[in-house]
Amino acid sequence: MAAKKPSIREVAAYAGVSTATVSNVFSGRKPVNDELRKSVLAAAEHLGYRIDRAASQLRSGRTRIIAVLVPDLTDTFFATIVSRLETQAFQEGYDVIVASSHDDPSVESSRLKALLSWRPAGLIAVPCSSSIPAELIEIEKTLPMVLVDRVASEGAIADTVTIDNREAGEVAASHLLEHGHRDIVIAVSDLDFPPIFERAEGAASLIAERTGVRPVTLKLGSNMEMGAKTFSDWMERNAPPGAVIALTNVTTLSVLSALAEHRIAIPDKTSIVAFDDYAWMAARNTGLTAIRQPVDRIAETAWKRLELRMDKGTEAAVEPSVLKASLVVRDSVRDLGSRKPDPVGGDAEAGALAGERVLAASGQGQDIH
Amino acid sequence: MAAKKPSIREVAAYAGVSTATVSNVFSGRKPVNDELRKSVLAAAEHLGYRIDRAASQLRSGRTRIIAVLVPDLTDTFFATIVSRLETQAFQEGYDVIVASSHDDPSVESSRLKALLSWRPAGLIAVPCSSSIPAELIEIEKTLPMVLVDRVASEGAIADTVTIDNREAGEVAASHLLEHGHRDIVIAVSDLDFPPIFERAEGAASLIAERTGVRPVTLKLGSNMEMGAKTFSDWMERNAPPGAVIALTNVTTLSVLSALAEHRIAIPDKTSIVAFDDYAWMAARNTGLTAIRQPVDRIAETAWKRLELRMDKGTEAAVEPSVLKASLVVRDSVRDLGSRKPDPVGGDAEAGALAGERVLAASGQGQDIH
DNA sequence: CGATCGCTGTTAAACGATTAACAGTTAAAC
DNA sequence: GTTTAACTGTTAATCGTTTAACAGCGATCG
Repeated sequence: MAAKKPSIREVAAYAGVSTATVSNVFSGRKPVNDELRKSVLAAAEHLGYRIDRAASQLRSGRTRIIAVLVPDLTDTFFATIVSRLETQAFQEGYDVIVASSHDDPSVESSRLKALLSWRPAGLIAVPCSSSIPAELIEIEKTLPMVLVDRVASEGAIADTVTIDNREAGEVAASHLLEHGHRDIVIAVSDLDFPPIFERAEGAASLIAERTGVRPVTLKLGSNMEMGAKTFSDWMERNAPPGAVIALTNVTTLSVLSALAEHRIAIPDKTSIVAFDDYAWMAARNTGLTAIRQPVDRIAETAWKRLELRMDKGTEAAVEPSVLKASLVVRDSVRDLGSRKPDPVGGDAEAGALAGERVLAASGQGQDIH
Repeated sequence: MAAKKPSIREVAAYAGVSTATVSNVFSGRKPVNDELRKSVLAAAEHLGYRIDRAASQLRSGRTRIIAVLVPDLTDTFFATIVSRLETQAFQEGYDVIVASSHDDPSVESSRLKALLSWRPAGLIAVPCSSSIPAELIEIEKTLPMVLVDRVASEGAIADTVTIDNREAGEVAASHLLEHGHRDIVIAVSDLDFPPIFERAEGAASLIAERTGVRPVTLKLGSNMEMGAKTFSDWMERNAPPGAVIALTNVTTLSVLSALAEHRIAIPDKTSIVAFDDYAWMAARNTGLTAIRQPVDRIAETAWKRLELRMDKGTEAAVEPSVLKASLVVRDSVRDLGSRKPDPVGGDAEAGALAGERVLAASGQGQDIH
């Protein structure tokens, strides 16, 4: 029955060649006569031989493992990234080992240690807070890695892939302002996350600039139920806002939930601009206007960058990739009389941003599952 | 400094002990004098030593890898399972390597091969179709494994974890029937998936039994947009149904999307019972009544079973675990005059089922993120 | 014609951990 | 006082690959 897993030696013996030849057949590092190759393949097939990655990796020092660390696999945003990475990696002959930090720095640290002991060929990580864990800094120069999403675009220690979060915040705010909204609340998860901070900053400062007052910012955390409670409580002490910008998919859920509980109609009573474009946002009667992050391109870019690093070594200068989000207009923003604001002239930079800001997209995203 | 990864030998030399002792310190297989242990730990710390899993695995034959295969990581249902498994596995000192088959049997097969070449300690798989891939059958007796969700509960080749899909379908149908609905459509993804088939069967046969006619079954596939199109087309040729049972989260989305497009009010015009309970279902004004699968318990049960197998070997008799889904009542089913139907007397089995069927749950699920 | 090269194949030494077998030391037992 | 047992530590073989070094053998070259 050949019950116990056969080794390369058995195959070699069965095919009447040396182990080196078998190895060459499978790795393709050296050419092998076609006849021999065939008999090796036949022998392998017959014995049910499969190469032992552990032995292979130990000897060669090379590894076909990509370590992926995310804060939470349950969040579709991260799950989608992992999914795309896994597909890409597999196509290039890598396997992916995942770990999730559950947004806890100490878990993150120990997961990282575990991942690193595989001596992976590369690492793609979404850190859980703004402070890069010590483990990463330590091995930064020896391991190809790229940091995604939850990173400050400034003093990065490695290649990064993010979206232009400040602009994304501005686009959301701008959309509301252009529809005549002034009473705007910004719902954030946690300002310690760099992308959230930047989105909030982008939105808040644009609103301040146009209206003269900084909007209220509500911290709802990363848990939907608790966020809904917080927002609900706030609405009981204050009037329901005319509009809210929800900077995260779970804050969006929190806000929606609280709004539903209070029977506040969208967009009649309060308008909403969501973040992260998911299928469920489009599927109901008043679809949600949202800022779509190009998840696929984020994953793709991260992979490309990692491949580059793995080829070229870790010496080359660190480079940040910044992608653009886009606005998907649906029905959740009420038009209070579209007084097109004067294009905030005078300031060249503002002009340029305003140009970028025309990011409206219409169709369904085929990239969103 | 200490650029190149140090081996156990360096640590041993630095601490002035043998490699065996270092190994014992880290594996804990044999006791080590406390003083020595400390100096070994210090040496390891100082040199930045981390055990090399490949070498460890090669030598010991044991491995701390759990292979996990799912059809699609992008689907929150599977992502949640993977996430829970990863957490559990990590707690027991295992690492998880994931692969997704993208619902394609040939991809599934090659991913499986890749996974197996790691010689994992265990495998948890959600097959993509009803036919178990040959790779699995082949290694069935040598590798602890458990099959989840997409498996027929009957002639399983390995331990399985599923929900009672037939009953789940019956509960959904029963809920509609009890609210006076007769014009019911069943929206399925793909009847080749055993759980879908069983849900459909459960619902359809109960409806047939109570109303005398078998309900229409619509196949919407696994892609939301295409499913929406299909359902939309169907509604143009027929009247919008009085109620629909959507047997999957993506069919739910398809149905909702088509309904929204046609501006059909829920539940005034058509009622809906969804499957899989996600946060977004509760967050809007008319929350969706849904059958909740106990995702967490599915994952937990799968893990427990796998642990058992890994301990006890693969000889013990195969055992299926069948969990119960529950009905979460919200606002998407209209009451057409609750004529409580006579408990379908005479049939003992039907009576028993009717008893089981009182599965209503009320609160939010804290297990749903 | 001898040297050189290209092409294929083999031999044998690693890779870094684990672990069976063994050995030294001290304490308890008889 | 010798035996036994309990601890704790070391030596060295070994896991299944990869790969540098080498070897055989036509063909090509000068």
